Amino acid sequence: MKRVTIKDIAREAGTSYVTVSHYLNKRGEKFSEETAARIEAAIRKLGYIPNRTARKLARNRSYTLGVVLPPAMASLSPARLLRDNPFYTEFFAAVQARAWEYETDVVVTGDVGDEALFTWVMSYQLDGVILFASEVAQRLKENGKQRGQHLNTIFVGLEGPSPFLDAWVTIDEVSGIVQAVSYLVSSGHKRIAFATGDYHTSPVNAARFSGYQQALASANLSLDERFVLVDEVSFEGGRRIGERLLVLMKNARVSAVVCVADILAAGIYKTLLRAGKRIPRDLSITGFDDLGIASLLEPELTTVRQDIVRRAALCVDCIEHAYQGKPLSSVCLPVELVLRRSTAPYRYTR
Amino acid sequence: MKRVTIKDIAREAGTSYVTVSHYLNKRGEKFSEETAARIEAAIRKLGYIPNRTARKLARNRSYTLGVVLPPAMASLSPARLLRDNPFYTEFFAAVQARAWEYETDVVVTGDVGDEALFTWVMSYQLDGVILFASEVAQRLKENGKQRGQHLNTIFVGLEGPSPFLDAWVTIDEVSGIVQAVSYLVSSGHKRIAFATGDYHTSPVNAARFSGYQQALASANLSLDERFVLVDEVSFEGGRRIGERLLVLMKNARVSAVVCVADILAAGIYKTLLRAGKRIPRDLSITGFDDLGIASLLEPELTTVRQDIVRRAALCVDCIEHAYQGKPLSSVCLPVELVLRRSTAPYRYTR
DNA sequence: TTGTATGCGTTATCAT
DNA sequence: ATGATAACGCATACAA
Repeated sequence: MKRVTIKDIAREAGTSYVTVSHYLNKRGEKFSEETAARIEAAIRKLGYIPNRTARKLARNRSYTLGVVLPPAMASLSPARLLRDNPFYTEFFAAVQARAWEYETDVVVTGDVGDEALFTWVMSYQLDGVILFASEVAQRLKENGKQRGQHLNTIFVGLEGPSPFLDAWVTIDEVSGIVQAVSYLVSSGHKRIAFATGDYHTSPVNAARFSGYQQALASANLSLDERFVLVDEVSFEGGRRIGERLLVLMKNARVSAVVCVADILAAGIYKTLLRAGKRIPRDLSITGFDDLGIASLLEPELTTVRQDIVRRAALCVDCIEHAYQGKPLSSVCLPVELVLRRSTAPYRYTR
Repeated sequence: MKRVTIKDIAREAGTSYVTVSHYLNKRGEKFSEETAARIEAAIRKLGYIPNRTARKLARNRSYTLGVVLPPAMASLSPARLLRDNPFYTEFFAAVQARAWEYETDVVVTGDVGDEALFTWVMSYQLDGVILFASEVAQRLKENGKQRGQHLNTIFVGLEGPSPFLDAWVTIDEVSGIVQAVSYLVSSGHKRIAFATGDYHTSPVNAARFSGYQQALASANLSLDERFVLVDEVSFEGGRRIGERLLVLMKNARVSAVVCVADILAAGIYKTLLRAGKRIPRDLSITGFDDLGIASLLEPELTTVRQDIVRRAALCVDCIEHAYQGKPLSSVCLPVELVLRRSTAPYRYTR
């Protein structure tokens, strides 16, 4: 009931509470053995624990960073996105882990609208915001500028350089898909489908689609628009794409599919396996992200691995650096194709 | 850069800043049209947004609740648990969602040791703590009592009534397993294995194990200790149990397995399918929780469904109720066996 | 209906 | 080396 504050410590130690504060923050260069000992004793005796809220207020720093999940097509709540797409789960968990090291809290939100988002950021006085959609970043930033609130926050998104991103931690999206497609091509596949989310609204998908096109081009394969399968990036979306693949496999002899997300591949697995198809015998499949589910699937999914933990950590680091006056260094992380058992050489007879 | 505070609003509206505060909190019963309008105008003009940190401090309430993940065997960090066991992910997401409605923040931690845990709780002045392990709850509570800090927090765990839990939101663990086992028995299975985590340290596992025993007993089946497969509750643990099952299927003609967690079932799937076995032809499998992965698996997993979203929401409600002076009502939620395709009638010839 | 004074727990400035 | 005073932004008795 009774909270123990620095004033209690001061009383117990017979000093001013300011001295206690100084001591706790190792401010005044030196303290007499005397007082240091007595303060220490008092702290232990009374069991003093600093109050984070008070500290935040006094330090004028929130020690809190925010994660803004992208505007999901189907689900409004961040909770659902977190549940439905493991990528965000893993990313969020990794952010949490890193933030913990800086004694920084993490709050999340989803697509709540520009106004609400701005309010959200300001009400927490966030040290930084991590977001996945550059348009959201842009509007947030502008919103701040308009109100004279130069958000001293660091935006980290999936985009490359742009005026409304203070820093970014991206991955080589294009290369990832190119690696996947090229690998399939080198395995003899010629009719390779592409499973993706909408690439008009999502620059990430656009980049990956571009990778698909580039890889085909450099292999002298022409792009067949029927092979570009667009749906929501979710398990259900994957299932639906699977249905369309079934048709393409039969009618157009498609022998492989490159997915922009593991969860999409999972949905495709479901449809195909239920239809009695075999992977990779009937269709080679590649994913993207290398989430936990990639290994869970049977056969394990060949996928483009990105280091989510590292990526999340770097995002948090950026925000921390900004507060330490260090320059922010944006990076583009490499990705790597992880060969597993969902892909096989093309066999004409099937 | 320049924060807008109620004082700015007051200056702009030509009132005392206290009046603004009153107005914002709808305290003073009525305000003159005059001032109300001017305050409103000022707020809109300056774009005032309340500072949560200051509010927390002044209100003497943290508007923050904590989730304490259980001491995981393998992983120290909460991040890993969140990643490795989807149950916690889904639960956490649901807690987040509900807390959002109360404008309450959520912080997480894992097994950091009693001392650190207590410090963690106090430093945030948590409104309530949700934990999964009753021993942890007990030690936390005692720790508080010793220091005269009667933690005015609500502990919600997986346990039933106990002196160190202010409230609990449990599920009918025993019934869940009984339903699963009974269903298998009624399908003709007689040699049913049980895949679980350690049931000496985890009361939840103990309860489920008890359900297994009860169901066998009421079916006049004797318990074969070889059929009780214990390992870490994770995908990897499941894989290892799968290896042992392979042997039991061959040597002891085990025809079904009941798992205490979906993730365990996932691991078993992996081992069996890679060994060329078919589910449910060669082995019927049931899970527990009905996580997203249950539907992802092929064939979809028959499992004991618990309403994680509701459960999480009730936990948050408990904490909120405590602060509203309402009595805390603990509940035991029902569970339900969801029949899918991972189970089939026992066939002697196989 | 509105305002004064005080407090929440901590940090920061500037003396001493 | 230590301390008095103010500040962080807001809320709440109590007065007026």
